[in-house]
This record gives sequence, C-alpha cells and structure tokens, in this order.
Amino acid sequence: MSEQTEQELLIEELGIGIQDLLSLSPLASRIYALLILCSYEGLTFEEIRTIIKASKSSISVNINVLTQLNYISYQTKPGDRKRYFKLARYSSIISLNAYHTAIEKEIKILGEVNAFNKRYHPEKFNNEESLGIIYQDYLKEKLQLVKKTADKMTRFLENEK
Amino acid sequence: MSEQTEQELLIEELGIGIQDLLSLSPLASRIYALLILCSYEGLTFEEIRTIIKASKSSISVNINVLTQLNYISYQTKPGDRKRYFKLARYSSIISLNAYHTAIEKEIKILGEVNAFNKRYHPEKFNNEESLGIIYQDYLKEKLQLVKKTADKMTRFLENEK
DNA sequence: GATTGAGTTCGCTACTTGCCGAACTAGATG
DNA sequence: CATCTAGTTCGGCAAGTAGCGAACTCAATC
Repeated sequence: MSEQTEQELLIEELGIGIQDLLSLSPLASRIYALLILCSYEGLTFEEIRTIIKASKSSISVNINVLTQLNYISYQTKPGDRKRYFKLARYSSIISLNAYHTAIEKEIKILGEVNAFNKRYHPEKFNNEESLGIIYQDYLKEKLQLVKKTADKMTRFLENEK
Repeated sequence: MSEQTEQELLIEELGIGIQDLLSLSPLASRIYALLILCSYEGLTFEEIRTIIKASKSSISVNINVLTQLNYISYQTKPGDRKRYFKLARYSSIISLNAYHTAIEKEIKILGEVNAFNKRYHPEKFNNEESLGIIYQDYLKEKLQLVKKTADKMTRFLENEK
C-alpha cells in the first residue's frame, strides 16, 4: 500500500475517532487528523484542500474553527502570502485541559445527585452511596491522571524548545 | 426549593451530562436521569410521562432504547399490567464497559498513527514518539483505572445481593 | 363479545448540521 | 491602476434527528 493510500485510510479512521472525542464536524476532524499525520513543515490551504477533497469555503470555515480552538496554528514566510498550517504546539495539552474541565463538571453534578439522594431518599442511600462513592473516587483518580499527563507533556515540550 | 423543583432542575442538568457522555437523545437522557434520581421502587410509564412531560410515543420509543442498551429494566407485579421501570442493576458497569471498549479502540488507532509516522516521517519521530508515548501511557493507565472501577462495582453489587 | 387500559407503530413536521458554489475582499505584483 | 492570488462570506440545499398525534394492538375485565 502506498503512503498516500495508507494516509487516506488513517485520516478517515483517526478522523472518526477525533469526531467522537472532541465533537468536531467530520471535515474539521479530517483536517485535524491530516495535520497530526504530516504537519511538520506545515501544509498550505491548497494542499489541505487537495488531500481532503472539499470545497474552499468548507476548508476555510473548518480551518478557522480549529485555529480558534487552538488545535492548529500557522506560520507565514517572508514574501509568501500563503499560510503554512500545522498542529498547534500545545494542541494535545489544550484538549486534555478541555477534558479536565469536563470531568470537574461531572464531579460537581455527581455531588449534587448524591446530596439529593441523601436528603430525599435516605433509606436507599446505603446502597446508592457506595456506588456513588466508587464512581466519585474513579472520577477523582481520572482527574489526577489527566493532570499528571498534561504536566508531563508540558515538561517535555518546554525541554525540547 | 421543593423536592419536585429540585428534581426537575437536576434532571435537566444530569440529562445534559448523560447526553454528552453516552450520546443518547435528550429525552432518553432525561428518562435515564430521572431513574437515577428515584427509581428504587420503580416508576410506571405514566409516572415517567407526567414528570418528563413528553408524548406517549416518544416515551415508549426512548424507554425501549434504554432497555435495549441495558441501562434500565423493569419489574411487573401480579395482577397489574403496568411495568415498573428502574435502573438496571448493572447499568453503571455496562456504561463503564462501553467506555473501556472505546479506549481500547483509541489505543489501537494511536498505535497505527505512531507506526505510520515511524515509517514515513522517521526524521521527526524523536519528537512525535515522545508525545505519542506519553499519550499511549496515559491511555493505558486510564484503561486500568476503568477496569479496576468496574471490578470494584461488580464486587460491591455481588456482595449486597 | 364489548370495553378499558397499557403500550406500540406510523406518518409527518420542525429543526439542525454539514457542505457546496458563487460572489466577494484584501493585499501583494506587474 | 489593473490583476492575480489567498482566503472569506453568504445563501441555499440535502440529509439526518427528535418529537408529536392519531390510529392501532393485545390482554384483561365486565
């Protein structure tokens, strides 16, 4: 299988993963996937367009979304109007942070649910509390893990700057 | 604030959380949320309908979806045609397992991406490998955590049967 | 055997999403 | 100042979703 074909298949597969994980549009996910696979030197608007096979307008909109979210960034070169798109340096950390926030919210809601049950259904709380607490612990551990990973990544990126 | 009002607010909040987390429809998520809050004795179709304020048909469809997915189940009583819906005993474990599968898939894709980069962009792999490996480790730890939690819950539920 | 009650099925509508093409803008370059 | 190139904006269309109401089924009861 050629690099191109292999890349195309990976973009589709990875794209769907990204779509589920970050809730981006299919096109935005494919662009993100492409830049994960080969953005070291940066790809131009036209290069992205040819590989992804979508209209100028859609590419434009979705590149802007990804830029806004800090998932991608671009460089320019003197005497060259094109922009060279690549993964944003801290993109992985950005998305981990978004995940961190989501977990915090889940913990908050779970706390409210537990409080509600404790107050209005104390009779069944023996049961619920324990399942609730196991889940609460799980969320807290996950939060730790995410934070630890983000820190590890930051350290790594700072080092090789 | 009355129990009712508080419950309604919690259903909305928790419902949205469930919707994002399990990708269920808004209505299915609200029903699930309701049963999380007060399903110990089981709620009838009509009770659910009055609290959630939706049409019979929509309630029917969404209850069936939740049942299919093993998130909820029901009991019947002799000489009573109604069904009494409640959380399925293992619902939390069911959803943790779904999550487990999703993480495994993510690990697989990440492996493919790393292999692709190693093969076609070895020059930049020093960098990529390290970020890739940090993320790989993170996913593996998360997988462990999910498994551990599911086991803990299973043990708990077996015990108090 | 007619009626009631619990739930299902079907057809429809309103809304949202994702993308496209065509027209446009703005900053170089001849 | 005209032109070319990189990218944006706008209007619209096609497909998918969520939910509704009305008609239906099927079992139990009178």
